[in-house]
Amino acid sequence: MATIYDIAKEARVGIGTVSRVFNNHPSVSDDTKKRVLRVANRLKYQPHPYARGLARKRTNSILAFIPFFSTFFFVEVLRGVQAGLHDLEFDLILYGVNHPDHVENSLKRNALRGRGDGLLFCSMRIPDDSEKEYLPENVPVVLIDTVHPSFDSFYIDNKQGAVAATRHLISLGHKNIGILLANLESYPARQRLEGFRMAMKESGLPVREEWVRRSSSPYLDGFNRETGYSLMKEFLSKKNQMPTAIFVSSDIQAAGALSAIEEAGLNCPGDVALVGFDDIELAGHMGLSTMRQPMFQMGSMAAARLVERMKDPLLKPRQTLFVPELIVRKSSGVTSASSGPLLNKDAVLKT
Amino acid sequence: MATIYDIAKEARVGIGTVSRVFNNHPSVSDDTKKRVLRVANRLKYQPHPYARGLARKRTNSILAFIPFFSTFFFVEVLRGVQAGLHDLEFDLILYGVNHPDHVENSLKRNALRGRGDGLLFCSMRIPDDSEKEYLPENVPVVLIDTVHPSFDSFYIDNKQGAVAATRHLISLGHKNIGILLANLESYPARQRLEGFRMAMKESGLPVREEWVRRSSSPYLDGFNRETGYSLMKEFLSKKNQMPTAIFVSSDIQAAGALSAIEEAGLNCPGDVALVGFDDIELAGHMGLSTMRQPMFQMGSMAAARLVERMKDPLLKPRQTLFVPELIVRKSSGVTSASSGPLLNKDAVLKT
DNA sequence: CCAATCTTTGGAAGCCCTTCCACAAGAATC
DNA sequence: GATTCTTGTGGAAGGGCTTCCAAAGATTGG
Repeated sequence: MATIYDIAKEARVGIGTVSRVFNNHPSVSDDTKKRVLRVANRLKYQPHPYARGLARKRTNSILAFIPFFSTFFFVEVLRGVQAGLHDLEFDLILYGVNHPDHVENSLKRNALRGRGDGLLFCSMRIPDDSEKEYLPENVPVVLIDTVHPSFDSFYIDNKQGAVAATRHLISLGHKNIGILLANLESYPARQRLEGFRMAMKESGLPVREEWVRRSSSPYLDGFNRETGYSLMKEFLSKKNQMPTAIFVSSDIQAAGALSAIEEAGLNCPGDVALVGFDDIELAGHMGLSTMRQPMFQMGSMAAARLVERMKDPLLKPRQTLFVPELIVRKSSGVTSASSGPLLNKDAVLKT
Repeated sequence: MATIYDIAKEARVGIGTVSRVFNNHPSVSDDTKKRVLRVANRLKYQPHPYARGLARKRTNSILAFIPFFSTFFFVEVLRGVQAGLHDLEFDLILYGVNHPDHVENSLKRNALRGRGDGLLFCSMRIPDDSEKEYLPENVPVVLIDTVHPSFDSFYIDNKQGAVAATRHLISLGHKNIGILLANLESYPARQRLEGFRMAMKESGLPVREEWVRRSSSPYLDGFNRETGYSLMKEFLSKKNQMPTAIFVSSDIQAAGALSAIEEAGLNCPGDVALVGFDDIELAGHMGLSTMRQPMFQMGSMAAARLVERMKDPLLKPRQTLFVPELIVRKSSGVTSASSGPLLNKDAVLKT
């Protein structure tokens, strides 16, 4: 592998000049530049990123911490991040965190020392206090799908989303509405429940507590197909005490719920209407009405913001709240609903 | 940020000793070790990865090139990769390549010089000749979902998969069988067509060329929902000239095809039976019979192999061929089929 | 008690860059 | 023709580590 010295010798210039050529420094004559580039090309020279990083005190890479067990949501976010970084020549280093709460471990091990110029955390709680403990100093941090007052955050208004979903069901004439939840340990799950209650209250509808069914599954905080299936079975087991509509706290759970409904020989939306949350790919295929989260957009905006902040570290942290968009499909019982667009559109942005 | 010199001074030892402590070098007395660690802890010292990399001439990271437009397949592969790398303290640097053929660009820019200790290419054609041109020397390469004789490859036997899918339809008594293909530019697509022909031939069934429908969509090489939808429409347009069963070259296309069938007021498998390919998450929900690809396993095995190869660069490249597994669900018309397991099982491994 | 060996240690050299200072050579100014 | 600017250029220093060599102490054996 050729080094800068090889190039310098071969092109009969100093190492400084070679370096200047590769950094587009203005004060190199065209002649020299050409000569250096020719030699460099011939010897297939590329500056060594680590040596560069060491000398420049920057790494040119950004670190993304992402719960790695998961599917559509994070791919979309990642795609967004990648897009936001597009041609900026940043490397994207991926840390798959197996549990949202394992951040600290990962951080401790990895991020403390000049490994990245910027940090991106996706869907993981940042403990209020440990913030200073483990985060490297002077490295900008941007949060996706969580909030923390000290950092730029791009997140979803789960409460308003739930309100909108519930209102949608109410507007279709339903009065007996239940909610199928995930594990209440999960913050989004709690928010969605709260939104549900709010919407019911504002319409003067009672919330029957036996129709508030939550999971205790630790797997994905209950946001998985199985909980949808089994909680739906619980609903179905009291046939004459069933709500006519259910707000399901995630699409993947709704998928499970639909299986249960079908198995019971019932029909959605005829016997029970459903609205989900997320708008994963599956939702379109299932004809599931749902609240769309702007995953790609969150990713790309977060990346863009991170870059911005890397340029100007003094920017005040800013919280950006996305309001999910209602996507109406078959499952909520609207008659001539389309199956929804195939591509994500932008979501509504609120501040 | 504390450096090794700070620690050395504070602990009243030489920098060499500090370095030895952090590299678990045996010849450090327990006393010294403890002292150094205490100081390091207090000062929150972490060795600088780039300085390390520079000195050791290794980067401790592996580079993964992955088509980034996509969904289930690659998430699973990535999960596998991550799992295969598990606690080996390697960084995973992700290069989202927008088109499988853009590898060279990415490579040229990124990988040439000591950026990674190992390379992972997913689903992208490695041009036979450029192999030496752009790949860094002495850096091990492992291929996922492609083959190249010079590199370790983990890939799928598309032809046998197609044979199995077709045989399945034949075994159910179908004689009029069609195939709904992707873009024939794609190597997997061609292989699947070949397998289809093979299976038909071995059973003495004719292949009617008007029942070999292929896409010309450039988007994802035709492996997308729209092509499934529109090609299925073509089939449906000649109602009395329809095959009774169709092998669809990917699940996502099958999803489109199912919509078309439903729209036409027909029923699958009653009017036309379908078998897909991939076993994406959706397939289970749609009740689609399909050929399962061991995505997670390919990822993890590839990562493991890469690590192995990094330890011993002299290993001979080895090609590992996976034979997809037939998953029988409703869409092929078997009566009492389950909706398939919720979790991926291992696939059959051949050599 | 001395030579031989082993254990532990310090620190220079080297990894490959960027950046800054110094300086040469020509151009512009008076 | 002497002075000041400009434009290009060389290369030392520095970034933070690993590794190797030399050496100091400790231990062993005869």
